[in-house]
Amino acid sequence: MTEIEKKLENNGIRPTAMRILIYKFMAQKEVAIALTDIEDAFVKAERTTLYRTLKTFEDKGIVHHIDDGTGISKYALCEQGCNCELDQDLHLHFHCSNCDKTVCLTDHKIPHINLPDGYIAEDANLVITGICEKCSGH
Amino acid sequence: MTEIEKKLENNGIRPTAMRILIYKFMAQKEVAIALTDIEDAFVKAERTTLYRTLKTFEDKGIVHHIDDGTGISKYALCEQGCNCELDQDLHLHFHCSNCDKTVCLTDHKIPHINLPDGYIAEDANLVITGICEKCSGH
DNA sequence: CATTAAATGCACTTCCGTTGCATTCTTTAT
DNA sequence: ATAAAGAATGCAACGGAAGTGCATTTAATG
Ligand SMILES: [Mn+2]
Ligand SMILES: [Mn+2]
Ligand SMILES: [Zn+2]
Ligand SMILES: [Zn+2]
Repeated sequence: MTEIEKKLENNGIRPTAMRILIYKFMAQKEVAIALTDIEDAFVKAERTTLYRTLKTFEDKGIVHHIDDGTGISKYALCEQGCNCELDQDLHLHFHCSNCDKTVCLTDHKIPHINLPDGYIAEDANLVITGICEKCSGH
Repeated sequence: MTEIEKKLENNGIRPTAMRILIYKFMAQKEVAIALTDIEDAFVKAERTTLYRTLKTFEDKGIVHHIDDGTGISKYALCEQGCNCELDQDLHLHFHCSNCDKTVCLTDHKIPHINLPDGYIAEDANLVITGICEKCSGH
């Protein structure tokens, strides 16, 4: 049993062939993944299966959903120790307006905000748009 | 000529009856407005007209677009001195998970974030989700 | 009044996410 | 090993919301 299979089973996910492939695919990418990205990479697979795989990964807590403001849902593997299910891993996300890629900046947590009286914060989403390191010529 | 008509003309918007009504509607609301909200309020009007009115308002800089993460675009009148066209009025937005309303917190600017080397910020969107003052019992 | 431009109304499209249900595969119990 | 149960997959269709094309109406101008 491989590392990935263990990882999946440990999180209550049956390690089917498709799921292992998708996990590998996401692990090798350093950017957030859209459903269409996986579709393009696995042309033989059904859109729905891929969709539900992402959903399962998310439900089981090994992937987090990213809303980068493009209107297209992105997903990324959770880092070790990520508590995103508890809305406690509030790192920010960066979306490049040039290459259209979105990345997790896991080291950059969303700063605490003092809200007006009566407002209770439960979750936060911060997306910075601009030019990524690759597009800016680093 | 009313205040509103002046406001519209000053921003290069022909003050038609519909536009004046929509402007009034938005001005009297203290929350961000979705297209469907206006649709419901003006059942006799065409969706497209309302849609394009919002777009015109936005293009001319008297309204700013809000992406609160619900997947439904919201709009709010710009405050005096709002430079949102220049991405320089980066106040945050609050979305209530109870009443589903979104408000501008115009006094709460998005804090400056130090990005990793090579990243260039151009815009930012910060949405806090939680319970609003009305729903929390203030 | 005639001419021109802008705003509106209606129909239709696109995009993405989502669901229902039949089928296939995998696990578990007999 | 076989049968039964449960989960995953494949296929088809739906849904909401944003957006577009074009004909028609309304307003502005001379
Ligand atoms: Mn992330
Ligand atoms: Mn606002
Ligand atoms: Zn880039
Ligand atoms: Zn509320």
